[in-house]
Amino acid sequence: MSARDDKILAPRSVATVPQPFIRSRSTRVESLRPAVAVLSLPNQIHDLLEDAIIHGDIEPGSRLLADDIALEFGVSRIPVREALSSLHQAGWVHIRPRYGAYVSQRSLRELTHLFEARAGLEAEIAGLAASRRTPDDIETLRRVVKRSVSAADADDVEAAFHASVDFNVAIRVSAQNDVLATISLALEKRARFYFYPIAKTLAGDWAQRQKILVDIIESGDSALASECARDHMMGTGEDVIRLLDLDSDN
Amino acid sequence: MSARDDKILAPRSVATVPQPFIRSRSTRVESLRPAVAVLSLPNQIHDLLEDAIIHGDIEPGSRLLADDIALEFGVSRIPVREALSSLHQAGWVHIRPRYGAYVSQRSLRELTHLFEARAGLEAEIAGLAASRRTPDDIETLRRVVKRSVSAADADDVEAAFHASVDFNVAIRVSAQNDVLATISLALEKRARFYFYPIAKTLAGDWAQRQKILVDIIESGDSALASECARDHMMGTGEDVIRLLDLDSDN
DNA sequence: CTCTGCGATAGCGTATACAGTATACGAACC
DNA sequence: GGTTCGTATACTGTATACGCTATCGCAGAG
Repeated sequence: MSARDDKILAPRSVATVPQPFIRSRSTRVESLRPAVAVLSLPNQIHDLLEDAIIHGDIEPGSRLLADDIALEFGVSRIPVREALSSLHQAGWVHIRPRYGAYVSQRSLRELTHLFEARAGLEAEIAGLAASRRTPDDIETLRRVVKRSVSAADADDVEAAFHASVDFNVAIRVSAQNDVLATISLALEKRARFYFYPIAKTLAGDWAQRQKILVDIIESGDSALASECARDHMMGTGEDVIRLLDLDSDN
Repeated sequence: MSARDDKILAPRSVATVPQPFIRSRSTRVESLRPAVAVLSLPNQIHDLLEDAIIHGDIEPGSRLLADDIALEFGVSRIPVREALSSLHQAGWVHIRPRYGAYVSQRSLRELTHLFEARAGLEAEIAGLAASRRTPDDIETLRRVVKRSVSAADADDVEAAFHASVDFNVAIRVSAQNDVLATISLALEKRARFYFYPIAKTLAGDWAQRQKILVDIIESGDSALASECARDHMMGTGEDVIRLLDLDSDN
């Protein structure tokens, strides 16, 4: 495990306890975070590590030493432990008791399970959205789709990705179901871990699919919205599987 | 909040389960602990508290003082903190930073969201189960259904409940999807929190519904299995809503 | 009687300290 | 040379300690 020598995260120290916000370098998706006080030390560490894993700054399979991370952030091991524990619950790391935490590997198995689960969830969410959408919701959705379209036209992969994330958020809002929203968000984050290495090659006709789905949601046809969302998710999953080319044994 | 004075856990819980297992100071004899992971101190505390909440030994809305719990179990606050943190992530407690943890209340809102989410998940799981079931799976399912039937015949609510839990486990196994299984289990546990107060009045024709679903799964008709599972879940949700009669404002 | 401000206090959040165990590495043996 | 055993090391898991903050009670003003 020679990976231990390098710095795990970009040098960014927390000087003292009274939280000087440990700000993630990428303002990617986290922009729509509900403000301040939620950012406890363990939460900040969790988010930073999660982000670092998604973007490959931390290699899958590498060991996460609590001491090193604590040193890195200038805190003690206690908040780091809590962060590792919550990362474990979200599936980001695997913990071997009394030995340590490892970053979870990508696997064809998990990828398949992930997208099957998302297919079910997003279908449900889309169905609910279709039956509960308000004019405001539709307006928001259309605005996001417009962003998607122009991002696609400009071949701006990053912008397309952001728009897609925001699109999912908007649909969750329309569906008005907190439980589904929470789970869906968690799985979407995990899915990004799989998207990231192939982000540039994905692109696809997302904007088009999104537009169709919004039309259906506006029409109020729950069943059709479900089917459309499911197809979209399954299709995306198959794309990712094809592009990633993971070993089938793990 | 006068609940603070009493013991947090009912004597029954403390006396029976925890003490033999929870031993912080290691007592030399390490003979049989291969899978320590499941038995870690925070995990044990989590499970005990979760159980106590489900069964109403801890009142919803009551404050959980880390010190008291630590004292109760004879451990320090560190593992208790971790348990509270994971309980928070699973929705069992609400945490006010720098103040403390409260047991989450039942609410019509969450109940609705919960069963909508479960409807989507169980539909997906049933669909997968129908397309992946092995002869072994069917046999297991039929065995559980048989238990359900005899429990219903004997008017044994508790046994019927156990059988229902095992039935869900068996379907998850058939579906062969770890992500769905994990989420489904978590939501089922949370649902038990709503079931418990009305367990005796529920009963219903579960055994019959289970039998039908197994038949469909055996036939391999994914779509029908999904629909059946969804209907079953939505129906159950409506039963619970009707019987619990929660205030609609929270 | 109600409202506002201040001091006391309880309980959280984190740092530090220590005990115990899983692994690694080297020596002895087959 | 390969395998087994014993010791050293490194890291985890938990206890203890301490500062800090949110709340509560009380005093005084309106």
